[in-house]
Amino acid sequence: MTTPATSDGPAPGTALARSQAARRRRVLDAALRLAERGGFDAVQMRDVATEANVALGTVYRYFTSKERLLLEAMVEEIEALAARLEARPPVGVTPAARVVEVLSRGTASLQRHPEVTGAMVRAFGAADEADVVRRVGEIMTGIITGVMHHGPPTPRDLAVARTLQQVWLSALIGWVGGVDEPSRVVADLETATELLLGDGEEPVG
Amino acid sequence: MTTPATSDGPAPGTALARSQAARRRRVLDAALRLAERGGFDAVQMRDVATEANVALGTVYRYFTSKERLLLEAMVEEIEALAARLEARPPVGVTPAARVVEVLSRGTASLQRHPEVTGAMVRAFGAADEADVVRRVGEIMTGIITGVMHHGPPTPRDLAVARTLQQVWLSALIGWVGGVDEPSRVVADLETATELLLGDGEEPVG
DNA sequence: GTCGGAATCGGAACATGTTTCACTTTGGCG
DNA sequence: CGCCAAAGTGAAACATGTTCCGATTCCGAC
Repeated sequence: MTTPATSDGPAPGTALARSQAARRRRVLDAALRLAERGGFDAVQMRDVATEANVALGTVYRYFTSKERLLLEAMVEEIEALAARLEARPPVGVTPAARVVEVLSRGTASLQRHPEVTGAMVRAFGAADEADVVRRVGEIMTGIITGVMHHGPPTPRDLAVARTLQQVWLSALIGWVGGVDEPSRVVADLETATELLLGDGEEPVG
Repeated sequence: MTTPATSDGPAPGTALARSQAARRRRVLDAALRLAERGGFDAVQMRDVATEANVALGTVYRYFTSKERLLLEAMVEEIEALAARLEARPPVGVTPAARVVEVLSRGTASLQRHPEVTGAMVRAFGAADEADVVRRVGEIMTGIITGVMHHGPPTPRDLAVARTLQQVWLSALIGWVGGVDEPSRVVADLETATELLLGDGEEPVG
């Protein structure tokens, strides 16, 4: 155990830290580039290493498995997504409208790079990556709670948000697995939001 | 393309059909046996073949991939589950109570063999197995709609059931992935059911 | 500037899912 | 009964994730 795998790296700002951060970035970028066309299967660790100008062993020093690599990429992507959503908040007047808006925009963003999202979602089943998986879920949940009210979320808000996040994940799995149409993801989220936060519009049918 | 992979096999009842059904069963049983202790990783195709007294190529003739093998096993397990639930229906007086009961019993059943369930759930991310994955989802949804009312389910029932099924899947993934405690699965399902079918009991907190 | 240890490299080795192939067995059928 | 196409066998070959290891390079402390 030296630096990348565990936490406390070298003093931040040093040359070492910088070159390592750069390496890590190159690896992540290479993975994303490969995922972009070809999805999960196209992200082959040897290719990632080559594209990142790094030895295969180095890839594994930074990311303990292919799945972790993809999941960490997902954390980044979804954090960026959360930031964009925060920068340009939804405009709906009811919580339900805002939630739907934020989920739709998030989903649209993910669906813009289907192969990449597919690769990431496929990594979700991984064993031994609980921490990253948890982080992804938390960010997703945070995206939702963030737009429900002004103040801090109530317990009920948290429950609703968690439920929606679970629907989101399952719907994404259904989509990338080819079980459902892409549009089904947003449709499911609208339905669920309606059921959970019923905004007084017409009922389901 | 001969028999096992595609549908229309040999005339049912013939010796061929019987020996093939037996082989298929042996393979499934071998997979379950291996999954029982060791989960996904312990289900190694060579071992499955050996334990089933079958050549490796034969395993692949019946199941196009390891994931499909596990997913088909899951279909069986969950069909059996649905049958048991139907044989001894839930006794709750409200739809919400019955739904919670059925989901709890189903989850308990799955959690009784954690490694097996883990192996199956991990197979969910598979690509190119959309049909089996869809079937699993449908059965899960059917389990839920089956206990909501007497008559056929309304569109709203279907929407609620789908949502709950999605929560169920995500919660199972969280559990087998080590993200959440086992008890969290039922807890999430109770919360979601409460939110979706609010049975008039005290609210979430 | 030199030294020591950590990080990286290159590449082989290993593990396991999947495919292939030549050969043998089997079961339906004329 | 005897034929033959389909099914099954055994084993090797392949593809790719993961691990290992000796040689090399790099960084930071002195």
